[in-house]
Amino acid sequence: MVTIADVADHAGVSASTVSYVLSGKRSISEETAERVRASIAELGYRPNARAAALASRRAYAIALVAPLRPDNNVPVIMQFVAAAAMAARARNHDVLLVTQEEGVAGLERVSSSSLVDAVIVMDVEIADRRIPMLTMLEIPAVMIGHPGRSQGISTIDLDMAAAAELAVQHLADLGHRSIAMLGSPSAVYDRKSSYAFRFREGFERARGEFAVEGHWYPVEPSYQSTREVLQAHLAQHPQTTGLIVHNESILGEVLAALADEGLRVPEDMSLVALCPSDLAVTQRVALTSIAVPTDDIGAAAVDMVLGLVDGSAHAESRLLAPELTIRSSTAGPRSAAPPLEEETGTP
Amino acid sequence: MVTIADVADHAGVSASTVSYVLSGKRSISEETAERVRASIAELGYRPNARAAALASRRAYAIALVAPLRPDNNVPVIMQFVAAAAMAARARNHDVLLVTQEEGVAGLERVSSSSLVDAVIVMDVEIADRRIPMLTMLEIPAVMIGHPGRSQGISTIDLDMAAAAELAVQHLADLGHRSIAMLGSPSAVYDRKSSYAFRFREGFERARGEFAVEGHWYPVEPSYQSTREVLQAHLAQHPQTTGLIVHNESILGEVLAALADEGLRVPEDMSLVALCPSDLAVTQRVALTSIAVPTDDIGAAAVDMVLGLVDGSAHAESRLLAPELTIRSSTAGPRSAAPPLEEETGTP
DNA sequence: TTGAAAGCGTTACCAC
DNA sequence: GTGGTAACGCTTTCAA
Repeated sequence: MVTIADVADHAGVSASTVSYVLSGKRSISEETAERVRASIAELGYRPNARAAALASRRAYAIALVAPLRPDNNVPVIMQFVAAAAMAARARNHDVLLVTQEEGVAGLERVSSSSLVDAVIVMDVEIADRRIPMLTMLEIPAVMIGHPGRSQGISTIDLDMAAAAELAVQHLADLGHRSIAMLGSPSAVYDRKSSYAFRFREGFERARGEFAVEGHWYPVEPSYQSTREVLQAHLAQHPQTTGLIVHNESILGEVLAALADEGLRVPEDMSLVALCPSDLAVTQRVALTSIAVPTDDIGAAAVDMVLGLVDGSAHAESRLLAPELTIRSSTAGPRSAAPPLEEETGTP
Repeated sequence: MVTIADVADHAGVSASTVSYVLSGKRSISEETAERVRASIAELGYRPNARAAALASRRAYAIALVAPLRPDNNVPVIMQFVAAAAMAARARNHDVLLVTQEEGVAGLERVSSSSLVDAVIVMDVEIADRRIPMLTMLEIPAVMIGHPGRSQGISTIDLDMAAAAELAVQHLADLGHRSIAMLGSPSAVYDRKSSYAFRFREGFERARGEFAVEGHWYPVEPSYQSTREVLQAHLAQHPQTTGLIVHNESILGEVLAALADEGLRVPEDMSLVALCPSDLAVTQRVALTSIAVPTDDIGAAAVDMVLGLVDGSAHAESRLLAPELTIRSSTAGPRSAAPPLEEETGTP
């Protein structure tokens, strides 16, 4: 292994000079700098990151705590991970992957062993047990999600409550008066995952606000569960003409189940999905959807946490405003009253 | 930050003694050990992993190079990542996530900067440009996949060619004489991704071996692409009664498209999938499938690479034998000739 | 069974 | 503008 001392010898300078040429933290005469660079190239010198981390007290790495369990929405999680990883690399940081299963212990471990400079925690719960731990950590943290009490920890997420309201509003504006929401698997609600919880809350609030009938159901990621839920609901509420789906893994199943019930989209049933845009456009019917901006959120999480690391930013909670894109899965109900005019206030 | 020196002072021993209590690399009297452990607990000491790595020349971390691009089969990738991460943690190693986009440069970087002790590379191509780099690395590597020439680098994967043959054999044994294979998106074949390439090779070989008519098609991950491919094939080859699907993201779409064509599974069309088992059982019809044992492969990759690190193992190529599980998506064709007897030889 | 001390390869402070 | 040299916090050899 070539060390900085080897380079220094070869270039006829001191180790510190080599270090400064590399870091640019002080001015070096162009002549020496050139000589040093030549030696680095000739010897094939690569700085040892561990030594640099030790000396500089900076690991140039962040931990990403990601839920890899199957009940989660895997593609979405993956998009977050990819976005965060690329954003981190763009800012010269590496990403240490910590599985959710490690829980509080994992956070404690990577932080207190100085392996990383900061942590990003995904899939936070409303009363996440990791939050107290995060506040005690000696390194900054950002949560992707929106817990009940963030206790001074930065958070970023799509405004799920607003997203649900927007979905309901869109359907209500089209004239739908009975709406069903197909949600995440029940385990997700049981553990009070913030994204699911907030969306459901928004849905419940919105049905009052927009004076529509609304029911919600957890759905497991299988065709069978999807169809059962749908059939059971329609048996009781045949008047339902609007569907909101907040579960990326069953989008295709919902469309298939509707077809099997003899219901056309959007003629018999309108459907709004909350999902990354690419999933919305690859279904058999292009779905009217509210985008989950995974790339923006992942990149912003990295920006926020590195801002905290270098002291250029303070803790904050960011909620991204939802945006609805109308595609081919929503229309007025067949016996539609003409769509309401742009009434945005409450009755 | 509490250091080993603080603990040593507090316990009235030397730093080396503390180190040895922790590592167990030499015997310590139970009395001192107990005193040291008490001090560690009292002071809340956590060893600094960077310093340990520097001194021991061992990072206790592995790099995982994962393709996070959307055209890949995201859930499957994620399962590999999860399995590898958990296996690594079980063996006290951390996982550094390197995106495929970093390519050769990423490999070079993590290895030569001594950030990790080993690398695992996923989604290798038949003539992967990273292989020469891997051979030059000063740290061990394992590839998940099976390139054309592994050049001394360890590899592990499901035996994709055998899997394809097994799928064809199963259908042929049931009496099907015309089979179509729906594969990965064309970009995957274009870049000669080894898993897709090998499976297709096996398919092509098997149709000769089992004397069946067989066609294959790349399929993009959308309902539309799936249905188009299916319709186009059936228009030309209405006699087809067997389908092999090697593309996890379109399993649901295939079943939906078949239904839309008025074809029942398995009465009109038998279907064998190559996918993780959990995906096979959550479809509207439980799919006869050959499992992609993501957990086994991920864990084995970690074992292999750590074996190389500690010198307890040598480079090797491992191919896992495929296993077929019969579920509800395969049966004999309606106008079935009685299934062929166990003829395994070539004509 | 234990301690002292020499690294590990950088960074960054203190001189010049 | 450049060099010397303490750290950084740990592991491991050498001595006792």
